[in-house]
Amino acid sequence: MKTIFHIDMDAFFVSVERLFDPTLIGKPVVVGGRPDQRGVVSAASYEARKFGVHSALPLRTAYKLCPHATFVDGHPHRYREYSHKVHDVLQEFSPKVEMASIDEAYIEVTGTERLHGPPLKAAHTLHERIRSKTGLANSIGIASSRLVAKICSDQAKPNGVLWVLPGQEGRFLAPLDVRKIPGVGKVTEKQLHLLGIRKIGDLAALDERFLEQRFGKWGLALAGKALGLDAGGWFDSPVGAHEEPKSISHEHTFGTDTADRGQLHSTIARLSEMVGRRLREHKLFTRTVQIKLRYSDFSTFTRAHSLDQATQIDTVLLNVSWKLFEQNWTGKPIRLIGVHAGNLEETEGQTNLLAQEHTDRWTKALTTVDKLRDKFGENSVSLAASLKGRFRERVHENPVGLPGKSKPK
DNA sequence: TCTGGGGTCCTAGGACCC
DNA sequence: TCTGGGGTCCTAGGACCC
Repeated sequence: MKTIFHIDMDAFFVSVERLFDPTLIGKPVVVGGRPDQRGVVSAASYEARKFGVHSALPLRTAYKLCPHATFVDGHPHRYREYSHKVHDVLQEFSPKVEMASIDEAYIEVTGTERLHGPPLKAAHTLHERIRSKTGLANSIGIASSRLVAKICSDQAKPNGVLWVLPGQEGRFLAPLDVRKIPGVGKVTEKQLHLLGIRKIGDLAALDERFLEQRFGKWGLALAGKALGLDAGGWFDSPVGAHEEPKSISHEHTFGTDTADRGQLHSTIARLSEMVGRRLREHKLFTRTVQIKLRYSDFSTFTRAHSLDQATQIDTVLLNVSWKLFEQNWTGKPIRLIGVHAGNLEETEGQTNLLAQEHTDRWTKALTTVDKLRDKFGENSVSLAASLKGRFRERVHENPVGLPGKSKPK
């Protein structure tokens, strides 16, 4: 029998902002941007939640619900920094740690009783240690599976610790809404409601063959989850098995929709650079480049192209992205544009000598650029965008291939 | 309600191969 | 020419999570 903790930070972004600006304490706070901006709420303080404000709500709507809230811009670097601090505390507590997102983690503490005492005592120690070392409130769920631990920490909020004893999983889950199961969203919830299933207990009472017939593979996993099991996919994997990312992407929503080619091109160039940089950071190469377009009416399209040769070079990403864009853009104003790298590999694969030489030259230059950006800031160097003037010829002579013969500056 | 940005996983059709 | 059955890769879209 395993013992797993799920640690979830309470109103994480808001709590971090309050460390930097204590005047925000005790007030309704909305993190995400100015209320007149395009965007959604990233996090809302408990005081703001009382007015119906919650994450993913459009900022304008949040403002209507709670005009007296303080609206602040998010600071991703601060959140990453504090996420690392939390990680360090957890690491010290147990070697089997896995950050599930920026503000939540699983740790396995099976067999640490001699060190930390029984589960509930251990969790309280950890709970207090996180608070004292980071200044942040958190909640901890304790259970025999990741699934129940996660649902448990949610029930423990705010600032609580809750333990579901082994064997009591079904009883704990039964009265909860099906929506509490991670993976059951709006759509699945509605489908389940149509079948008269509202509580997890209703789900547990069903024949799993019925669910499989109705929902396929997902139905089978659902049947297991209703019983508190880590059924299917990611939940099933051991805590702490580090995994490389499967895709890297960046996207941008314009303040105002645009049909300006120059603006669209420089945005795609910037996004390509950001994706390329992250690929190099992870020492990964992409074989499939995808763009995403969203028009004013919110209709959204993706178009992908797979390369013969995996890459991590900004200009290759840009060439492919821009070509996909030109082939698919209707000419109507664009709301959002994105660049996505999938099919990630650890090597670039087979190359011929000549191509290899070009690639090496670019990689070397870009590594230097990455270092400059580390030192002088993200906007200090822009390689792809600076090629804008020469870009048209480049596309014709070398549609989706490697960089041209000229040396990068 | 006027809807961000970064991800994961699943489905489904068509190409292509044996 | 009426026409099988897998397996795998590619592409597009969608549900869902934080």
